[in-house]
Amino acid sequence: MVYRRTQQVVKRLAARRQAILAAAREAAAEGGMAAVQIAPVAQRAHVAAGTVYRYFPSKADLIAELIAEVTRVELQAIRRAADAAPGPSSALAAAVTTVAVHVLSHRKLAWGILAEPVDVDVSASRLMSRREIAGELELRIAAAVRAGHLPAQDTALAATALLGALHEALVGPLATDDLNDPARMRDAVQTVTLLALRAVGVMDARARGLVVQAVMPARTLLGA
Amino acid sequence: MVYRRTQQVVKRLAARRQAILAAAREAAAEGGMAAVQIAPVAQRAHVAAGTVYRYFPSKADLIAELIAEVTRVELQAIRRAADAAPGPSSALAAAVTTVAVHVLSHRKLAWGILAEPVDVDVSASRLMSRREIAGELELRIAAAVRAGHLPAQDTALAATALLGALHEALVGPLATDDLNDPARMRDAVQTVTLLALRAVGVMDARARGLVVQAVMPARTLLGA
DNA sequence: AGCCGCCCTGAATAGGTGTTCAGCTTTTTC
DNA sequence: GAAAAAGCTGAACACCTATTCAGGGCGGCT
Repeated sequence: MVYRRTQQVVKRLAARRQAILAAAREAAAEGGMAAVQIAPVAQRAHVAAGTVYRYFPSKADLIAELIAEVTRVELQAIRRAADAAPGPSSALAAAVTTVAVHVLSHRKLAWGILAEPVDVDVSASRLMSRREIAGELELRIAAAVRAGHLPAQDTALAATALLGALHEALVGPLATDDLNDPARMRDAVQTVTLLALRAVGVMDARARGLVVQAVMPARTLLGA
Repeated sequence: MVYRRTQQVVKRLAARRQAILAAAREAAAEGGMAAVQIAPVAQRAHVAAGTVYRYFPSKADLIAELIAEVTRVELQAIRRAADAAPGPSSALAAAVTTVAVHVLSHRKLAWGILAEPVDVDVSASRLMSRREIAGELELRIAAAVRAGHLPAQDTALAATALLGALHEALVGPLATDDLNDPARMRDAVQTVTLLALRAVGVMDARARGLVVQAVMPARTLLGA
């Protein structure tokens, strides 16, 4: 009498949920958040529109989860890169470069998640995403300050400003097509990283050295 | 037989057009672009919804003109501040500070014009606005480079990054209420200006001096 | 096999906002 | 003062999407 989900069904449900999320991510990557509409996403995930609502209470929840997922991956990447660096300054450079490279690699998606216009419902998720990533940058700035590599400063504001500089320079309305060229991408990443490091107080010469070091691990990602 | 607009009517039409634009600006300043809806704007301007369409072909056109107007004012302010500065570095500092102060003073409006989500129709206007303001910053950066005050660099990218840093730090989701306090506002403007100057290669010590100089003229605006 | 209930479907619903237009008011001209 | 044209009104329309729900079908239980 009692209906119980068999293991097989549980698996299928989970897979379907993932499919919907993936479809949403793809849509966002192709056309920005505006393209994340229930009907198209459902079609892409091979389910009916109504089915989406069996997995997510509302579109806002779907997007919130999408943002959270992308943010989680991003944070992991930043931490991995920074933790592998030999010192605080290198860690900061690595963190900045990581953000820059990721953002460049998934321009539209990043734009949608970080800046594109949306309903107020999702702004909270987006806010948290920004806060988390900025927070991660702040950690590295603070560590460098503690180590005496940087002058004392408002680390929170600095981290936010850095994030803004990265986004605007790499995904904002600027981002003309020439940023699709791997060589230009690397140039842009280097330039922006250099700006960021100098902004928080790294001396020009030292910053240039750090940039070269930081960009090396990202070489493959940048197709060089 | 031929109906001709009398001077009085011409005046009234112009006034009404301005009233509609002003209403749109107020709405944007209060609730962001999302609040710029035809019906509310019309009501605020004391006209009927349909009347708006006698002055602007569409909502997108109305917003485009709003953006253009605000941008024009902003550009003037930047130029005035920069041209009054004694040298290229000071001019750059003045330009950055001006943007920072303006953006802080009209947070919501700036957000709406520069970053808030909107339909694609207005994105072109917004793009141009950003380009123009970034271009103005770029001029000052390039001048400082030519004068030998800054290292050679990709001035366009630098200007864009600076603009992004300013926006994100001052109007972005960060902007908690504490930025409404005049003292904090001044601190934030100084901090961000300092970051910006260092980013493009001004040495820390010199940058601090420039910041103090640049913030002085803005004292009144910041209520100190 | 056969019943029961969950899951899925997709067309219909609902709500919100830009845009239109037939009728009314104001202004101009003679 | 009256006709004609322009301007204004605001309710109706149009469109776009998120969300719902009655009904079909498949999966799990005995």
